Amino acid sequence: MKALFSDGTVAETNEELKVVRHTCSHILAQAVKRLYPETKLAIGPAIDKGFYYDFDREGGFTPEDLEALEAEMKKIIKENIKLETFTKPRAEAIEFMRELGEPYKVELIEDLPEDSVISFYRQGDFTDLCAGPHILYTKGVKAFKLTSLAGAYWRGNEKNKMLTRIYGTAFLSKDELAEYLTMLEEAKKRDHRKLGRELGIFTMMDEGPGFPFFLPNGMVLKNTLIDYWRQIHTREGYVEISTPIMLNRHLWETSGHWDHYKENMYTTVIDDTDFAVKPMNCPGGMLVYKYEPRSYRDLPMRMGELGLVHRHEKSGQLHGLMRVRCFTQDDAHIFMTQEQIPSEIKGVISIIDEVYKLFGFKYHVELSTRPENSMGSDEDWEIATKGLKSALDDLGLPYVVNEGDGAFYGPKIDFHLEDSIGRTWQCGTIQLDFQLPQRFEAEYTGEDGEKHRPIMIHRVVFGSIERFIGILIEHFAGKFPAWLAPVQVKVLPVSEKSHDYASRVYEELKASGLRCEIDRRDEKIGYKIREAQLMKIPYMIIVGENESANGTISVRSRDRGDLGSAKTADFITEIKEEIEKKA
RNA sequence: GCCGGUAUAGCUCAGUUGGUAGAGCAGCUCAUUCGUAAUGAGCAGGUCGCAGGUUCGAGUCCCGUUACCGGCUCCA
Repeated sequence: MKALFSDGTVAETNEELKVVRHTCSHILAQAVKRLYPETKLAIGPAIDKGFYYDFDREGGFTPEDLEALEAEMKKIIKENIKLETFTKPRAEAIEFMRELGEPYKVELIEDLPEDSVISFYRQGDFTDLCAGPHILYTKGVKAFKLTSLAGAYWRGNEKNKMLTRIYGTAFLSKDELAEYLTMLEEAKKRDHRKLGRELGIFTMMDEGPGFPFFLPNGMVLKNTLIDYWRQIHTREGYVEISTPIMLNRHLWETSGHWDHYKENMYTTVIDDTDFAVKPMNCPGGMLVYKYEPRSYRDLPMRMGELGLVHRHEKSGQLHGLMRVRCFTQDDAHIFMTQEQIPSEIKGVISIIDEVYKLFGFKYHVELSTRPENSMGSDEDWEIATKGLKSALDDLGLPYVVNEGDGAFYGPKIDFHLEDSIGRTWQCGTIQLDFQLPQRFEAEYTGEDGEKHRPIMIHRVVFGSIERFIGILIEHFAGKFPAWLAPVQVKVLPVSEKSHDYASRVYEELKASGLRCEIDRRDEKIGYKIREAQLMKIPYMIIVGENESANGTISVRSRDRGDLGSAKTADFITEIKEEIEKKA
């Protein structure tokens, strides 16, 4: 799998590593067949960070089985078995796998063309359907580890049987494997669910699965992001609206959500009428557009909305702030003429790029095309898809195409951010929509005095403020830059003797608009510093009798340690500059 | 939703083959008035996720259920 990034880099795929991992998956399958011969084999490819193999075995496997399998795999590697390839015509290959009692392999071969020649790999007592390539001897696998167990549907389809997937990884040397395992441990430490609780940002309660509670520090973060969002959107000519959280069934029937999205919507009845809690903001935005007659002079009309949407996501897929059941989209709908499509799309891409760069994120772009369950004419889909493509091409932005992955009302460009463990999260999206304006019969009066239908863009930059905060927590490991930090400065008096002076400093900092706290507890200074440090507060102001006597403060930076003494006013000027620059 | 796992104090975790719950940190009180990542002592804190069952007796065993964790599928 290749990932193209915004900065033009391509995630390198190390071919040698891939081959070793693939061979390692065969060694795993061989070990499974030796220890648990009744197991049926599915597939076992090399993946981004390792490999997996799917098995069908009554009762699956346990973590203890993994240990036994690792031991058996080591044995196989030590035996240094030669891997040999051979081929068979399709019919014979099917018969061969049938004799070996591998129904999944038979199914795989049956899907190949009639005249194909099927290749196999044999290593001692084990043979697998495989296109290769592989390393020559099992001893070539120098360092591997089985990492986890998981369920996985046969061929990735939830209608099929759930198999047991064993994940593992392999590297070219023991050192590289150890380095990778350490990296996983480090990633765990910055898990946003752990840091979210420790830093008082958010929490989840049993009473509302998937509905996050924002704590005081989290609200500061959220509001700061929103302030920034408003600032750049105002600059870019957006207006802001807010539409109701619940609207009646008629609206959702008009928009198509009642037919296409019902299983994800929360519904209720008010005065005998069906209502749905909005899963998207667009129908509400549409109503605002239609509220008064529009002229071509009003277009493009960029209408933003920080909309709280609710979606009934399946329980098993909730994940901290990354996947929730209610979230705030930094939405905007742009109404425009067909001629304005390219420039508007470019405008949105440029905002997204600006925002992601500010946080130092790497991202890659995907273009998703028409899905099966879609609305609208072939022609509209073609124009819309072409519009998105040409904008990306004009900007020279690299992208991959996901055929059939678009929204039911139009194609989309997705922006995927990479997190600390290398997972990617869909954040920004730009979706072009001809359907909604038609369904709602939206119009504008053209220069010619005739009624015309506007085209609509749906777009988000953060995607979901909640998810974006989750990603930020992991990205910064909780060490937010000063402009985002919930508490920017903490004043730490050395002892009670300096409380008065410390309080004056604290008041001065507060009056200057900084987010600050003071720690007046009867604890040693080392203890207070340790705690402020653990809360990842960017600046600590230490004041004792020396400072009190000289009218100064001692500044300690979270990242750079003791910075020595300064005048309060000078410190304020400096930190404000840092905040202003969003450094 | 599906497969597998977990659930003990605010947090991190002990709890032997079933015999009525324990530590560290946090909290509170007192002492201490301290100089750049943990001062000391004392106190308090739990119907062991919830609901059934087995048993003389269940945190421990069984069934159900809820939430969470790792994945699958789906997605902002």
